Amino acid sequence: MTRSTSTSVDGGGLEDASISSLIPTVSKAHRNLAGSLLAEVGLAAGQQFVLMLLWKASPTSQADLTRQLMIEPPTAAKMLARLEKAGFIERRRSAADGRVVLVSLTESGRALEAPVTSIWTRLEEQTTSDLTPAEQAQLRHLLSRVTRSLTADGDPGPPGAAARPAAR
Amino acid sequence: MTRSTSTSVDGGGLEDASISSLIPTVSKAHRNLAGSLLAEVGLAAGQQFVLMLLWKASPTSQADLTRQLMIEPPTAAKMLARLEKAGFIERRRSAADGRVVLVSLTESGRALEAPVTSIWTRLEEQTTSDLTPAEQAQLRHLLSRVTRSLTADGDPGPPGAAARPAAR
DNA sequence: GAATAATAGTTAGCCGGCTAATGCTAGGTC
DNA sequence: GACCTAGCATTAGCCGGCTAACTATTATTC
Repeated sequence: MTRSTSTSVDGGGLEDASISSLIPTVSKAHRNLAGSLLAEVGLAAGQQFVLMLLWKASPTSQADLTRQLMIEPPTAAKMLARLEKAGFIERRRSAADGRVVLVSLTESGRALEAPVTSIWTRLEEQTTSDLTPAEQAQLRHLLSRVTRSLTADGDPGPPGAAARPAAR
Repeated sequence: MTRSTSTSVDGGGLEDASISSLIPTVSKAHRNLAGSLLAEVGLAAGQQFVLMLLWKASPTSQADLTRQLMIEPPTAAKMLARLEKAGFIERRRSAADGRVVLVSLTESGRALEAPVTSIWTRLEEQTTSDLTPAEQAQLRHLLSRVTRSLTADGDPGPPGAAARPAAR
């Protein structure tokens, strides 16, 4: 019964895998657990983030949500369409600005706040169950720095290259 | 130009976000960078893992690949179908066992080893560019432990519960 | 005021991930 | 040999993520 079916592609251990292999692995595991917990209340794996933002500010424009979620507009549009179809949110065009769509919670959506908050706490607990508070802080710090390195698109400025305008 | 549009749902900082929020964030950033680098050779974001396994053992059964990649059979089937269509791999039924499909590299697939290895190295370098070697080892260790906590499905054994046989 | 630019959303289509349901092959058991 | 079980792979369909291309509205600029 070969234990631990090896990590993606590196050796078998897990410890000796590259960080580039560990990140997708831990992310998938985390997403799977989140998904199975959220299924209890009828949500799919990423939908809690939308609701969490709406619990803090109910009528929010779709563009604002898109920015805060750090996703692309089409991704947000599809997610919101599903959440609307599921009855957790409502969408209506703004009267003040005909371009913006305002997203607000329905009663069902509001009712999820307590259970989802509980699930989110449980998830965080299981995620960090093997870490001391100091290690958790360390991990947070390391992940933050890695995120910054990954989003600092490209080389940090080789003298001679005419500062590319950050794509797009 | 509002810097750092906030992390998913927690505060604005990044440092003070929950680990459950940081994991998806860092994973998305990592995947996006990987995808843009791999696009250079005509690969999509997860396909390098398949090829990496095949470079180590070219005719490999689909079931083996599925297990090593730690994904579900349908996911593997679709990925392999695309890789086959793209001309990087070939699939044929095993003569010895009519159930198994053997996956092998084509010349195009084999030709990707050098460039993808280079890309993979660059990706890892940018991922860890802000970390000392000690911090990298620390991060690897922490991520490994978190992965184990996340995959150790459910409670770690409340005395009295008759050790559930790992679900499914 | 008309032309242009910037913003906001949508649609189509692709990729990776999953579950549920189906089919097919190989191994056991009686 | 017939039956049942286990293992391998596929199809259909959903979810989150993306790019490219498009529409519609508001804001600028001349």
